[in-house]
Amino acid sequence: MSEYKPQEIEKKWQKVWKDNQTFKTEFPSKKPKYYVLDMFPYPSGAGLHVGHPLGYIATDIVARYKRLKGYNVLHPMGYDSFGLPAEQYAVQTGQHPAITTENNIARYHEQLDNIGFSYDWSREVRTSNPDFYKWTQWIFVKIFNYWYNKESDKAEPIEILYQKFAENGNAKVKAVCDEDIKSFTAQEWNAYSEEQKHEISLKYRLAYLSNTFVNWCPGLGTVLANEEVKDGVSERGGFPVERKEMAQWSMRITAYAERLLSDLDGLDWSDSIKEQQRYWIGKSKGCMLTFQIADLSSFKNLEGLKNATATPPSGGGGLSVFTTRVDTIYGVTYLTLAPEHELVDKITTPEQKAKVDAYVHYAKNKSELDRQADVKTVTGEFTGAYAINPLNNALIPIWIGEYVLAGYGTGAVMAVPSSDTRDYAFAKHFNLPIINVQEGEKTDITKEDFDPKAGTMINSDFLNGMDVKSALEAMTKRVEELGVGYGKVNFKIRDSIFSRQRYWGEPIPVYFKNGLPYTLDESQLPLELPKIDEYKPTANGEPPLARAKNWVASSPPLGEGIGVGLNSQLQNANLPSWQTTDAIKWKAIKEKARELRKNQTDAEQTLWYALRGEQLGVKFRRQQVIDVFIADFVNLNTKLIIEVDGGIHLDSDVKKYDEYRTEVLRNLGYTVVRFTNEEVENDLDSVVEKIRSKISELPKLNPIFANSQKIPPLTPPQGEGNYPLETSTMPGWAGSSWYFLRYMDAKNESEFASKDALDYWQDVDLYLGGSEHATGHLLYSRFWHKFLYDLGYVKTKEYAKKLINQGMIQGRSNLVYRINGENKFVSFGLKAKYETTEFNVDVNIVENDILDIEKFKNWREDLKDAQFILEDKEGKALSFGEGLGGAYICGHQVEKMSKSLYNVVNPDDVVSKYGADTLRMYEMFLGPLELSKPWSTISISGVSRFLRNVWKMFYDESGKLLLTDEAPNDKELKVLHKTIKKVEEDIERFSFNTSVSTFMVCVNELSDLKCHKRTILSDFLIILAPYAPHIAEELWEAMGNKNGISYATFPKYDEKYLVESSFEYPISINGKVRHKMNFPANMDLKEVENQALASAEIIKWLEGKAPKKVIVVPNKIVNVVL
RNA sequence: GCGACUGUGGCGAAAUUGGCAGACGCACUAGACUUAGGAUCUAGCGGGCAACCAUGGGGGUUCAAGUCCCUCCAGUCGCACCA
Repeated sequence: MSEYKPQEIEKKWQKVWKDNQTFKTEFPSKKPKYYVLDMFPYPSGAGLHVGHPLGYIATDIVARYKRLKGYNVLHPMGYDSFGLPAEQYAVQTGQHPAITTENNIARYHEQLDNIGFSYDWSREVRTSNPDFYKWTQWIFVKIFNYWYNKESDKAEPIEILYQKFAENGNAKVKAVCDEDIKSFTAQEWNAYSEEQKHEISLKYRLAYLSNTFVNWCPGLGTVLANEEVKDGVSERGGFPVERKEMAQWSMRITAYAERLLSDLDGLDWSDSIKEQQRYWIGKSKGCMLTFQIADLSSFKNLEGLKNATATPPSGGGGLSVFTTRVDTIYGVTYLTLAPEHELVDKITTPEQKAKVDAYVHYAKNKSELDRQADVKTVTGEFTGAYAINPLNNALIPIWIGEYVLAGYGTGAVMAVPSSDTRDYAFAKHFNLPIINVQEGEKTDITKEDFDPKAGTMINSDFLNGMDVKSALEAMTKRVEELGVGYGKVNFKIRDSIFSRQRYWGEPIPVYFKNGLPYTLDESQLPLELPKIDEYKPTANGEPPLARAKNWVASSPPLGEGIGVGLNSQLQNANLPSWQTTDAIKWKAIKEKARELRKNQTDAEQTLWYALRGEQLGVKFRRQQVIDVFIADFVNLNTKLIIEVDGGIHLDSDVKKYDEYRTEVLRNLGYTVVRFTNEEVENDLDSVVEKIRSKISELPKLNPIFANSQKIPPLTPPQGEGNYPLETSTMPGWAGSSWYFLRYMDAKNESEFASKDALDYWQDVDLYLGGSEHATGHLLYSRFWHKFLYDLGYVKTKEYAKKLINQGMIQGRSNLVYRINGENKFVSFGLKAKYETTEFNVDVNIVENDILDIEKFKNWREDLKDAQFILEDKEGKALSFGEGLGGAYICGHQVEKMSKSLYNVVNPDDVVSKYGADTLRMYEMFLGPLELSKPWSTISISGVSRFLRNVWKMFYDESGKLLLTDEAPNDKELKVLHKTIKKVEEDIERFSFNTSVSTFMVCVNELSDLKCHKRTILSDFLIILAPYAPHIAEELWEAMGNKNGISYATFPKYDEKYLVESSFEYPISINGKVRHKMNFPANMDLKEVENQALASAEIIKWLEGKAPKKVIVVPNKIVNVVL
């Protein structure tokens, strides 16, 4: 081939890779693993622009590089395919969001394929596929059935909580739970009905339903999470958001606040993201204080209250306040409550009631937007009530003010106007007293340099003279001794709202019985999205799912039953009936089965290896729960159960139990075959033969049961009514909170991922995506991962070791200037002479800032008859058509790449013009990955030229291969090895732009050396392959290699080729380079100094004086100080 | 207001540990080859005639600063009454 034709070779190699499954990940594998992941894309209707693939190219380079380095690489891609845009489209047009989503994905996929990514597409996942969201729902069920034990500091099964309640009541239980918990004893608990117990447990579960103030967005018809609201409007769509109280599902992420915070330290993530998360979690150490409300009946004259003291009433009650500055307690001159605070009504005096009511009304009706926009104006009202300072019994007035947030701390603050700027502003505004409690530099709150933690304490009794830190410690100790407060850590992070009143999301697998929520059984998952006729909320405001017919749980699983435990089953010949069982206990059985699966006997292990992987033509599961029993091995489509018994089964009671169990299972339609351990271990062949013949005898059921996750409900639903299902769906972040685990074992039908896969892949080595997910996806996914860690499913506390946030590629817009009042456009250089209005013009009809006037005229109807004032090279005006030298020069500016600004560049266009390899290298060449930078199509020619130069090292103009078998010389080896070294270092530190430069330098140098030597070029191609895989494959094949370059080994650079025998020292005088001298690299430093000083040039600079000092840095520089 | 990041030619940038500032590429200029040039090749290309001056401004540490410290300015992003 004489010419480099990227379009031809790229299609060719993309097909080869696909046909040969070149990038299919090995599993199992003996190689070390490397997991490189891109953030989950939402397939939007607009398709990709050149900014999107930036990160994908970077990760693809790393993936290809790591493969060449001998790693087993997991490099998957999939789609976060639930989401609002497809649903908004559905609401407007009635088209099912699945169709929209499917179309968008097809387009995305095609665009991605064009760029030659090395994804293992066999692992593609989509969050909206039932076989994916089955597991999202499964995790939800787990979260619902766990609580957070603060003592063990992890999530534990709700059964353990039940047990604790049954033993000791709830007083001693240290759980993360709702605030409004009533205490009960073990006796009381045990007397509660199952339903009452369940109701109480809801306050402890990690997923719970509660009435909370939420961000309600009428425009979208749904609630939004805090991070989905920006500046009082929805992040998507920009609709106004209001506060509304609704019953909502929430996730107790607050239970994980401390761990989410402290584990950040070990992560190799950008400081910016870690800081944002720290801030969002918002840990503050402080003190919880109780202020008693003063009984004012003994005071006749309210004026006398100033500087008065009172004895606090005994007993409980009072007002709780959280403060981080308990050391300033002697400076408290008033308390402020949030207008929503529950005590406001109770303490407000009759005289103040009207004013307070008016203020509360005002504050409540203020929208989020107004409240956020106006934080400067001080507002508030006096309640008429007084509290008592617990340290000195001083009476202090209680105010309400909107600057106090109901949701943070206790919704009340102790105001210290001398140490807190907000309190100061409030005190100044309402003329409240101020007591200074700190003195020294920077303690004056009215000054610019005020530092709240500066100085030493004054007016503070025993704290006087201490610095802030010691005062804090001392006072915390004192309030604890006095029993008026205690040290407490507070977090800003709130539990996250988990329900969305939308259609296009995972249904929450919950049904309601007597108004209480229960999760569906795992065997009933996935709970698939129902078909509905319209995607809007119903007329009475219910979510779209309320439109679905029969949206009920058809088999409310496992109602009230008799207590059964595995041990009691073995010990007690009085055996359970199979039709009912206890839901909670049933869960325990599943847990038990899981445990057994991990601790197989030798015989079980031996038989499992013989049965697994459909070796007998059908699929076996092991330790499978069938009703209340655990079957050793079961094939579901022949309903064949195989039991392997050890010695224990010879015991007569156990035998009796076995017989009973066989009977029950037979009633359920199962056939049970038994073998002893000895039979399996000594004569496996005949055991297998017996199983084989049994299978052939048995009728096969619907194959769907054999292969799919859709195991029919194991407990018959007879006799129970239909229970309504939850109508809200999960938020967008549900699926993306765990998808990275699914890639490890994407096709698994019996688990979200197998233990083997999870153990091998562990975590993501490199995660790449935008920083906009800092407090959303990146926090929630860490939370879910930690939950799964607590349950023992994953081994790592964090799922992404290294995170890089790629910068945005900005658009480079072109502008044209229309003379006001005319349909005439003036070129950029001449526009100053006219009054003009600028317009964005489509960058695709502009090249190198020169407008294609014919295309412009056809661009829009109103431009058909447009006229132009052009400029020539000297900036002289020319009319269109007059002469040839004139052109319309457009202005330009860098802004967001967006359709509305006509500056979108589609990667498909770039690929069809220059090729995918050029696009890949150019995107990397633009600059450091993390930085934002503008796209410039014109500059791409440099990279395109570079690839043609690569081609020219292999072929001459007539298409003849230039390769020679000559041995390389030192110069060529040096060029090659320094390139290998640099490229390797660059990839390891994710500096892709510099390695593109390095390749260019390498090709320039090899071309100068006229090098066409096979050994050199062969290694060069391998190191180039991660960046420009198509051309590398093509030339690799041209060299006569049979195996693809993807299977090659990355060359090892050898230091010996890089050693220089001499070094050209810059000789500087006072730090400025004046001369250069070549010396042997190993020359004695003193000798270097002497020779440098003896050189004519330097003698000239010395002007006869002796230098003050001479610094010689070996093989770096010589500096002569005069 | 708080926090993080960034600031180097006309443009994208490089300089990894303090050691020759501007590698590599674009654009531009001149020339060659051409019917032609949006192809290719050759050369030049921070400013200044020069001494010199230049890494957002100012100051400091150092033999030596784009790099370290202080301070100010600008831009981008995030958060924003968090007690």
